[in-house]
This record gives sequence, structure tokens and C-alpha cells, in this order.
Amino acid sequence: MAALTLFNSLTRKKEAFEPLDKNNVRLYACGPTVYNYAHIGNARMAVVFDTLTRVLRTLYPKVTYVSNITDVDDKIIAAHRETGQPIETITEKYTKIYNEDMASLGVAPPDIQPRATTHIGEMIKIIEDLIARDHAYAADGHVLFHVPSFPAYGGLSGRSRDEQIAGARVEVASYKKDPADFVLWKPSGADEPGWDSPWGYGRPGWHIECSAMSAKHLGLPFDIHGGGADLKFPHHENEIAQSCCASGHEDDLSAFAKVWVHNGFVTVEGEKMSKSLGNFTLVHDILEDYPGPVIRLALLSAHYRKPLDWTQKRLQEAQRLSEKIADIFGALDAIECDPSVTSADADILAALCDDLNTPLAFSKLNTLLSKIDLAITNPKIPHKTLAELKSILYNSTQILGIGIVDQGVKEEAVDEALQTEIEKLLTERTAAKAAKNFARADEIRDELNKQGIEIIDTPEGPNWRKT
RNA sequence: GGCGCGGUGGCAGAGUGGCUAUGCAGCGGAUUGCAAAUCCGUGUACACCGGUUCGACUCCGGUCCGUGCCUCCA
Repeated sequence: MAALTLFNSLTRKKEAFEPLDKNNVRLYACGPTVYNYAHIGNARMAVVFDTLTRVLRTLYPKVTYVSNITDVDDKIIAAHRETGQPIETITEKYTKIYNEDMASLGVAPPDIQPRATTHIGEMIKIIEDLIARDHAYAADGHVLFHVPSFPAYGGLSGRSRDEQIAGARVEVASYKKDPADFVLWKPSGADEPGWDSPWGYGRPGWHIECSAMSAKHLGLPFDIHGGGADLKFPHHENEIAQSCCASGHEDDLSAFAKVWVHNGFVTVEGEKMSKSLGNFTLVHDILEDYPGPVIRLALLSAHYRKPLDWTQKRLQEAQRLSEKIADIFGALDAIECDPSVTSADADILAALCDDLNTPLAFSKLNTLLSKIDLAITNPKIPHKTLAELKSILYNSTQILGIGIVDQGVKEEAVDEALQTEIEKLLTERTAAKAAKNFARADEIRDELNKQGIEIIDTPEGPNWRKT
């Protein structure tokens, strides 16, 4: 069995992965704030951790994957003020869209998808614990985490407290004892969402929700905590501070999560994705033009820790690979999978186990596809071998999350009249070919090409597909 | 200013102290009535300058360039 190694942001080294409990591997990844359609960066996070989860599931009997929905946040309040829609309408709408879009990308639902607003009690409890241990204080309706009370602060991002203060560009609020202190709880106005608490009507700060939800659903410490690289500071740093200090582990940064995994950023055609540049790329829109598995392939075509430039060319290359896989499955249509073969291609699995090296895995996938193609065209290869190869390929696409075999080639609705027309022309063309009237045969090919129909001749007769 | 990351062949993108990455594109060939697909062959790649070494693209130091975070952000 291949052994998994992962780059741990906390130690800044690639380490052999050792689960705390071999019978239940537990991981948490910070999910989206639901105030808009998911963008391609959200999708990268979801796809990366889905793939990691799939790899873990092949290695361990049980995996518990928790990824949250942030449904209380100032950005949501802002969206509410802009659109006039109730908060719940906004969060429910975009949670649903997020889950649908991610499902299109082959992202399996997390085992648990907790929402911040249903964990307010757990957050208040942690805040109370922090106050009791002198790590937090109430001031002016706020509760703040007192950073100087946690000397190990900054260990994840490699940033000392002094550096943070020196680099701070925001004005320090007067109620803070220390400029680095951050909000655990803040007061809400009457028109803002809020909950009653020992410190009055208010709402949680951003970081506390992940501390509360991960502890509740996974227990501390757990194996892997993930998220986008930009969350390293301050979000994850503050999560560590809250969780370690609330549980009395002030000297051990890994008392919260053992391994920290961060995925790199996505740029769009070489530029940073931002609203001001107008290149905010939404998954919902890309799905109009490309099938989900193709988008997934494109997202995994660079190593997860490296920056990924989202380009048209990358998508087209992903489409090529996707078609190649679909073609091979098509050629193996008559072959039944061998149920005794339960594992993926060893080289692909090994690549994935090496810190989730998906580009290397795709290289091995290409090798596998060539091997199968050769086997198909070689009449000496026994049927049994083909069944085994099909199973290996199927299992490999499953672990990569590219359910191409289930989806087939993207079925575009072609109306019946056109379909009949195509069949008629193809019959005519076959007859023309038989009569060696190649001029007419080519004419028909051109005609159909113009309508976006590509003819593929096979020994069994002509096939066609939409281009 | 502080803390990080990276510079690989036309493009994308892995990797390694000495041994083919891979894909796309290109070129030559096989196959095909023509196509498509596939197969075979084909490219003095590792930013620059020093150092360590029998040997470095791979390790160390410096230079240049690019880029992320430090403020809501996946």
C-alpha cells in the first residue's frame, strides 16, 4: 500500500502522514462565505480537498471530512443591504448553488457541512473558556482575544506579533488592549443578525466559528486542517490561538490540528482575480461551456500548492484528456469490468500519495491510456486482460473524481428532426462511399461540419458527435 | 517595510546530485478513399553569477526578475 506524504504548513516540510486514529481519519477544510456565486478559487479548494479525501478513503477504512458554510458575516449583511433580500434567503440560495456547482465538479458532499449560525452556543462556550483562562477580555460590547497571552502566536505564518503590528495598516480600535488583539464577539445593531450572549446582543467574529465547528464534529486534536493559502494569516493563525488556548494547550500549536494543508491561488489569464478587474470567474458560468469533469481536470492540472493560472488553453487541454478517456471507455464498451480488481493504477495512486501530485498522476494516466489503447488494437491480448485494464482505469478515474465513465461524452440535446437529418445524410454518405463517389461523401462531411457535426468513420460504420 | 513562494524546452507542467517526465503545438513517417483517432520517430529545457562535488537543472551563497500575504478574500 502506498504511503501518503503531505506538505505540512505548520512545519514547512513534507511529512509522512500518520493518522491519530487509523480507524477514523478526520479533516476539516474552511468552506465558503455564502453571499455570491462560487468562483473558480472556491472550486479549487473544494476540488483539492475532495481529491485528498478520496485518496484518504482508499488508504483508510473511515474518513470524516467536515467543511463548513459561513452564513453569518459582514459581507452577507452588505449583500442584504444592497439587494434588500432577507439574510436567510441569500445564504440559503448561495449554499444551494455552491453545493450544486461543486457536485457538477465531482465534489462529493462533505460528511458534515456545518453552518456557523447553528453553532453559536458552541462559540460562546469557547469564548467563555478563553475569558476564564485570561486569554480574552470583554470591552465596549466586544470580546477580544488577547494575543500577548499566547506567546506561540504566529507560528503558522512565521510572523511575530511585533511584525504584525509594524505591518498593520488599519487603525487600532480604542477598545483593544493590544493592537494585535482580534475580535471573538462583536455587538450587532438592531437591524443586524445577532444572538443574545453574556456580552449582550451580538454576533461572532469570523475565526471563532471554525474553532467551534471543527472541535464539535471532529474532536481535538484532529488530523488535517485545510483551506486556501490566503487563510493562513490571520484566519488559521487565530483559529489555532483560540483552540489551543481554550483547551489549555498554550505551548503546543499542533494541539488543534496536526497537519495544515493550504492550496495555492488562482489567477485568471495571468491576472489576479478581482472585482475591479472584472475578471471574477464564476464556476456557474464556466459550467455553461464545459462539463464539470473537464473543469475539475483543469483545476488539478497544476500541483495544488502552486499558483494556477486559469486560461482557455488549460480548459481545452483538459477537454482533450477528458475526450481521450471517454474514447477509451467507448472502445471498451463491450467489456465488463473485472470485479476482482479493486485498486487504481499503482503509479497513479503513488503520485497522488506523494503530496497529492495530480500533474504527475495525469502523466501516469496518459501512460495507462496508451497501454490500454495498444491492448485494444492487439488481437493477441486476452479478453480478461482488457477487463482488468478497464477496471484499473475505472478505479483510477474514480479516485481522481473525474466520473467520466458515468457521465459519458457530454450529451447535448440534439432535436429529433436534426438527428433524423444526420442519419439520412450518413446513410447517403455510406452509399456514396460504397459507390466510390468520394466527392459526394466529402460534400456531406463538409455539410455536417458546418452544422457542428463531426463524422468519425469506424470499422462498424460512421459515428458522429457535436463539436 | 515585514513574512513567504517561484523562475524548467514554442506553451502547459512534474521531477531528480550522474539514468526518457508527461501533455499540447511543430516536423517526418505508418494507417485511412479523404478525415478523425491511434501508432512510430523527432527537440544541445532547466533565469544569472559564484561555491561545494569526480559530477548540479537538482545542494549552498549572492544577483536579477516575477508573484502571494501583511486589510474582506479560497
